[in-house]
Parts: sequence; structure tokens; C-alpha cells
Amino acid sequence: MGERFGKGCHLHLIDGSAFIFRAYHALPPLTRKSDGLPVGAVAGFCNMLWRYVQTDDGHTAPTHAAVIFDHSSKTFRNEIYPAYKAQRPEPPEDLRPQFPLTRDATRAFNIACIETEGYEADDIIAAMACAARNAGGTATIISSDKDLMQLIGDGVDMLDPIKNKLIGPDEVFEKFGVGPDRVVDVQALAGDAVDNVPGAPGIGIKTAALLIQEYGDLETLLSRAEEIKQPKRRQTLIEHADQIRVSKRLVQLDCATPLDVTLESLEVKAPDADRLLAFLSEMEFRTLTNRVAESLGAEAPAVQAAPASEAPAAPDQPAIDMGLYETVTTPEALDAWIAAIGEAGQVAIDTETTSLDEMQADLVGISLAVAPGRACYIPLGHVAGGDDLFGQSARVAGQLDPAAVLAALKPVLEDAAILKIGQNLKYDWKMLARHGIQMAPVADTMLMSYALNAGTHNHGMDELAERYLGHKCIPIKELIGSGKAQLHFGQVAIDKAAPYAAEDADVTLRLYQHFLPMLPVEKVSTVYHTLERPMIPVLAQMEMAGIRIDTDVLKRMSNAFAQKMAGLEDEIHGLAGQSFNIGSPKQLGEILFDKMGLSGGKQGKTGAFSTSADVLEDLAAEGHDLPARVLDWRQISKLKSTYTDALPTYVNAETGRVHTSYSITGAQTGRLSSTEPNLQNIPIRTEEGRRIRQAFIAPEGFKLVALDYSQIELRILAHVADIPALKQAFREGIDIHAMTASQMFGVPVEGMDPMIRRRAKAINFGVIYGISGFGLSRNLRIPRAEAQSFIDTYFERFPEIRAYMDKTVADAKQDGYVTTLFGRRINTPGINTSGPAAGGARRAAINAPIQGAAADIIRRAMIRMPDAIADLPARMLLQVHDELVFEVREDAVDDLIARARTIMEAAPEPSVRLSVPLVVDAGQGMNWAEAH
DNA sequence: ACGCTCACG
DNA sequence: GACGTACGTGAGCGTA
Repeated sequence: MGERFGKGCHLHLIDGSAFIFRAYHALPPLTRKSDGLPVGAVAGFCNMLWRYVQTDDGHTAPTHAAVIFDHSSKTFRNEIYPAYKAQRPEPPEDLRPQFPLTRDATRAFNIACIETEGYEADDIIAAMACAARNAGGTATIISSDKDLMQLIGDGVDMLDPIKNKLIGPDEVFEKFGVGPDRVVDVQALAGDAVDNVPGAPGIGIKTAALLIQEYGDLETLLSRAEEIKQPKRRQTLIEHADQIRVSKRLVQLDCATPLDVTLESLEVKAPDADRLLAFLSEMEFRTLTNRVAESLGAEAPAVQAAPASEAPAAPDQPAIDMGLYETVTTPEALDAWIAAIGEAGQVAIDTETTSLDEMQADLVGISLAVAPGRACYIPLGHVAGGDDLFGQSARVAGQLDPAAVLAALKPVLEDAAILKIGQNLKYDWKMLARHGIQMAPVADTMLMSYALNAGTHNHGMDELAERYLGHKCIPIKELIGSGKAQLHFGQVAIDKAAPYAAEDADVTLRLYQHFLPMLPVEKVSTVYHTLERPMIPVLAQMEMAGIRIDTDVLKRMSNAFAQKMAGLEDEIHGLAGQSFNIGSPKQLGEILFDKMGLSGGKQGKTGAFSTSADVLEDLAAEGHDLPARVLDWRQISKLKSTYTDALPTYVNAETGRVHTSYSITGAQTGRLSSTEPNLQNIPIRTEEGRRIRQAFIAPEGFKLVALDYSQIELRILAHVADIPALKQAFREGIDIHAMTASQMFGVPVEGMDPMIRRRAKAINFGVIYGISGFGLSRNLRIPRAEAQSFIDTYFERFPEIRAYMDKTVADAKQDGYVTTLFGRRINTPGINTSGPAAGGARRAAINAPIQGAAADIIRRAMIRMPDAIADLPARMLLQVHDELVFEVREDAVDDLIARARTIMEAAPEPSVRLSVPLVVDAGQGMNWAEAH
């Protein structure tokens, strides 16, 4: 054993029983996958211990440590007072088998595990703390149990492991109104309902503290009880003196509790990696096992619940060597590469262009890779550095003719037997489609990464190469520079461009080989092949189609907005008594809160005042004009700058239409996102904004048709959480929010107060997002308690929802991810962290399977749509999460609606048979506003 | 580059 | 018993 415990030694005493109960109640009931053994509390316990072992946050690091447990419920206190802790319920059925496992866990962490028959953990902790102090050392008690606070004093303090807050004499005083040395006196008087410590009836902590402060200590108080002025208190103390004395003996911890270990034996030892990992993997704690293994630099043992089959290793790949790449400049060399592609049966391809906007970019070169390290670059459109007098640059000599190269590649790129592999292949697909080549079949490493790793990290090539190949790609900036002087790729010298371009194809092929075997192992093959890959040609064609915009309408609106803003500006400056920039939240905040002295709190990090619509609306409701005008100004300013001014600048000169770009991997849940411009957030909620949709038009002889899923997320919730009441309502086609209101508040659906329905609607939406009383109260602007009682009623009425939420979070905690009905996997890396972010991670985990399933469903519809409407004069143009927008020749509108609706409503099948119907609403018109 | 605000589902 | 609080996006602007 180590040296003698004494000066300079610091003992940590961990309240094990408290850890267990906290873990049990904080976590949903997890079971071990292989045999159903309940292990939730053990999991939480291990997580806490691990966090504890990991934390080095400035408290005195322990030289010695022990975890102390209660041994049994009967102790010497029951002899003094039989009722002590008698009413305490038996530990839950599924917690009992976990007690011994927590001891095993403690030992696995190589921390001493202490318990003594007939004594509570608190007594042992007391004795050890005293012993440490007596030996000249110090001790910290890791617990938030108030019963231990009496021990605080010279050399002994406490650490609340939840709040990570040190508890010293000051904190004790705050809680008990007396110092640690008088805590037992206060407790003896106040009693404790939970532990059945009787105390003095009618006296709580506040009164007890007053009395002790006045009389010094309990004995003095009791002996001088006659002096108490308040008759009731006086009588109580005199009558119950004995009971109070017994109470004191119950709460008093005894430093003389016998110890059967020496302090020296508690010396801190590093965990034995093998032993700890063996225990964790036996418990089948996959996430924690991996985390611990990573931290200890050890190999994680295979966790049983994980797939038995290990991923077959990707083929060994030679190191990346850019000197080996070839620059193709002759027809013979090109033919040789085409032959090599045919032999390999697959090719990684990357196109280099003059712009990131593939709708107006020109092709500069193509790189190909057929095996790791075997890659080439075919320069096609490189130009000399400077422009001539006419803004034209001379094409560099020695490049193959682009048309000839494309013609030679076309058979290969369209060959059904040759796989085309890309990183963000949608971009290259569009580039080549503009030259008459429609690549198929396709693979995309970005989408593979998304299927595997959504939620964990992003899926750009540089990041993937670094993460999975340990390779740092040449930054594009080294070639084209940055800022104003940035070149386009065609202006880069061929000998510089070739290694960069060929490297991209090489890296893409290597990533493909890396990811491919992981898909089946991680069970995301189906998702990748049915929900990701097929989106490439579908989206590419939607983006290329674009949508027609009436720029005149937008310009007129911009002018009208400008006038209105100018008027508001004058009015606002007048109200403020000075001129300022209304668009600056900082200046606005100063005007409102400093100059005008309105009430409104500061905001977090930057210390700036919040001037969000929420805040301004409250101020406006109090009758202040300035904030009301600012709200008007803001709305118009937003519409003008983001929409009516900006949209016309996106009109493509060649097509006369606006071409958005969809990101397949932009959202973690499987939703698409839309950029440059974002056509998924065109205004609709206000009348003024909705008019912007009038500028989205169909060409002469055509109409716009919009079809959208009605309540798709609530329907998915009804199905996955299996909520009979909700499912029945959807089957009967009842107004779902009115039904909810009726069930919650016991009012008939007929003639319902719209306010009540509105509340139910807010709750229905809130549930999907992981509702809280606070959030609902803010949303509905009602008191928090009221909001909370709505939620309570809701969960009472639909208990299945709570069960579903708990299960979802439990799955996330255990697996590190959640899945949708269709197998999409969304990783939840933050789910096991603590602190404020934990709540957000929890809500995201609850929302992801619902939002994700809705995303899967519309993807399935979109993938089937082109074939289903191939013979109609119609094109799919836009997707807005639960809506598809088409452009259709007037005479085919009805056909299109019928076909598209059928596809959309049956989209889950045959993979999933929903227990509720999906309903699609349709609209049509000359413009998008009418189509709604 | 980052935070604030606000448009959408 | 307290903690911070709806989920998911993208764009434009002001400020550092």
C-alpha cells in the first residue's frame, strides 16, 4: 500500500447510493439487448463515474478516493426510532438487480467500494471524513445530500456533482440559515418528511434557523423553551422536546462509525483498461465502451449487441502520390483510359468548371480514377492568364477538343454496366447533362457519408479525406486564390491544375472503397440505395428546369416597399427624436432601452439588448408606437432585401428562369435544403409576403400545380407512437386539432371556441418538437403554469406519446443514434452529455425520427415521380419539405394532380404500411400564390 | 467571421 | 429541486 495518509493527502468520498438513484430516475429503463437485464441505472452510474474520473476542473485532485454504498435498509437508527425511513418504498423491481452491478462497476473503474452492514453510507462517509481530517489531510464529499452538510468544516467540503458546484460553509448557511456545526440542530427541529424524521410539528427550516440563531444551540433552546414569545412555538417545543432529541440522534452522523478499511488502501489508481472495457462491453454499453477505449488509447472490445460481423476491411490502398497522375492530351491516351474504365467496371469522376454555379459554369476539365492511385486529368478549357482587349482569353494549346472528349466518354458514362462514382455527383451530373450526357448508374461518397454519419460531421470531401483517409487535400485556394483577385479554374495553369483535379478523383474512389463495406454493416444500405442515390438525377433535373419569375412584378413591389419604408423611417426617427439606423439591432436597442427607458432584459453572450419580434411585440402591446413601427419596417425590409430585390438577380440569362440548388446532405434529418436562392422559405404567412408568390409563374399555356401533404408529421407521430385516439381521428378525417382540444378540455368539436383549438394546435406541434411548459407558454403567451397543466393533461390523455418519447431518448442514449421508419439513421452525439445542451439534444432526438420519416416519404414520392408523369407535358420543379410544385400544360393539369397525388399518398408503400392515411391537398393556378 | 433577425416547413 | 427550454433550415444585415 501507499504512504501513510496525512498532510497533503486529499480524499474524495463519493455517495454511491445517491449516484444510483439519480441515474435510475434520470434515465429511461434501458435493458441489455442480449438478455433483457435492466441496466439503465448501471449505465447512468458508469457514465457519472466516467465523467467524474475524466473531470479535472480545478478542485483539488484526489490522492485517495472511495465510493460508499448503503448496505441494507435496517440500521441502528431503526432501534432508536422504528419509523425511521420506514415509509420509504421498496426500490423498484428493475432497480434491485442493478445494485450489485454498480459495485462491480466501481471496482471495474478501480475505485475502492465501501459498505458496512448496519450502517448507512452517510455514517461511513462521516467516519472517513473525520479520519482524513484527524490524520491531517482533507476530504471532499461528492454528493448533494443535505444530510451530509453537517460534516463541512475544516478540511472537509462537498461537491455537488450535478451542478458541479462546491458546497462550503457559505452555501450551507444559505440553505439552513446556520453554519455546518448547527445543521443537525436545525434538522432536528425541522424534521424530514422523506426520511420520517419527526422533528417539531409546524416548524420548518426557516423557523428552526431563527430559533437556533437566537439561542445558540439546540440544548440551550430546549432548556430555555419557556422564554419563547410565540405561544404556539413555545408549547410545541416543550411538548415535543423528547421527539426533537430523538430526531437529532437520527440526523446526527457518527464519526465513530467503525471502518474496516484503512485510508491508505483508498489510494487513487489508474483504471485498468482491459478490466474496465471488459465490464462495459459485457454490459453492452456501446457508446461508453468506445468513448472509454478512445480515451484510454485501447482497443474497444466488440460489444455483443453490436453487429457480430465486423466490417470487411477496405482493400489496402497505396499512399496518395500526386506525381503518379497523368495528364491526358492525346486521343490515344484517352482511349486507353476509356478501356481501363471498361475493365474496372467503375470510374470515379470529377469535373472542373469556371464557377460553382453549375447552370452557368463552363467545363474546364475532367478527372477520372479507376483504381486507388490510378487517376488522370483531361484539360479541356484552360485559358491563358490575362484577358485580351475583348475580355476573351486565349485557349491554351495542347488540350483535347471538349466535344470530342465528351463524345468519347458518353458511352461509358451512360453504360448501365459501369458505375460512376462522385463526391457530390449532382454537380457533375448537371454539368454533363448540359452537354447531353445523363450519367447512370451513380454512386456518391457524400451521400454514403450522409447515410452513415448524419449528425456526426459534415460530408465535404476535404473533411472526409482527412477523417477517413488521413489525407489533407490541396486547398483550392492555393490554386485560385481568394477574395477579389480569385481566378476561375480555367485560369489555373494545367500543370498546377492536373494534380489537384486528379487527386479529387483518386480521393473519391478511395472514399468509395472505404464506405461501401460499411453500409451493410451499419445497416444503412437500403437508405443509401433507395433514398439517397436516386435523388441525384431527380434533383438535378428539377434544378435544371428552374422556375419562371415575373421580375416586373417583383420590381414594382420593391418600389412600393421602398416608399413605404421611407415613410416608416421618418415616423420612427420622429418618435425617437433622432436619426439612427433602424436595421441595426444595437442602435435600436440603445434607443429603446437606454434613451426611452423601456423595460426589457439584456441578452446573453454579447450583453446586447434583444430586439427580436417577440420583444418588440410585447412593447407594442404596452402601447408604445416606436416598436410597433419598427416591426412594420422590419417586415417590409425583409421582404424587399431577401425577396423582391434579390430574386431577380438569380434569373439565369440563358434560361430566363431561377434555378435553386438543393443540398441533399444539408439537414441532419433527411430533409433537403435549398440555396442560391433558397426557394423553401418564400413568404406565405402574411398577406403582404404572400404576394411575392404571385411572381412565381408558369409559361404561356401552362399552370403551376402545388401538392402538399396534410399534417404529415402528426400522422407519422400517430403511427410510430401508436396513439389510438389520434389514429382514429385521422382515419375518420376529423379536424385533428379540434379533436385534440375536445379530448383535452372535454368540449364538443362542434362550435368549438377557436382559442381552445388554437391551444390544442400549438400543443400538437409542440409535441413533435419535444415540448416544454416554458416553450408553450411563450408560444401561446399564457402563464407557464397554465401551459404546463395543458401539457400534463395532454400526456394524460395520450400516454403513448410519453412512452414513445422516452423510448426514443433511451434508444439514442444507448445506440448514439435514432432511426426513422425507413431506416434512416440520424446520429445523436450530444445525447449523453450533461449541461444545458442536453435538453436540446434530447428534443432533437425526439424530433428527428418524425421529421426524418416525413422527409423519407416525400423523397420516395419524388424518386418515383419522373417515371409516373413521363408521358405528361409536366415537370416537377420545387420541393418544400411537404410540398411538390409542378409546371403542367393546362390540358394535363387534372391528370397530373391525379397521378402525383397517387404517388405521394402511396409513397411509404410497400416498405411501410402506415396505420393512418396520408392525405394530399392540391391547388393550381397561374402563379404559386394561386396554386395554394 | 459571427451574431441577430426572420422567412419557411 | 433546479436547469434552460420547442425541431429543422438559409439569407441579409450590422458589427467586430
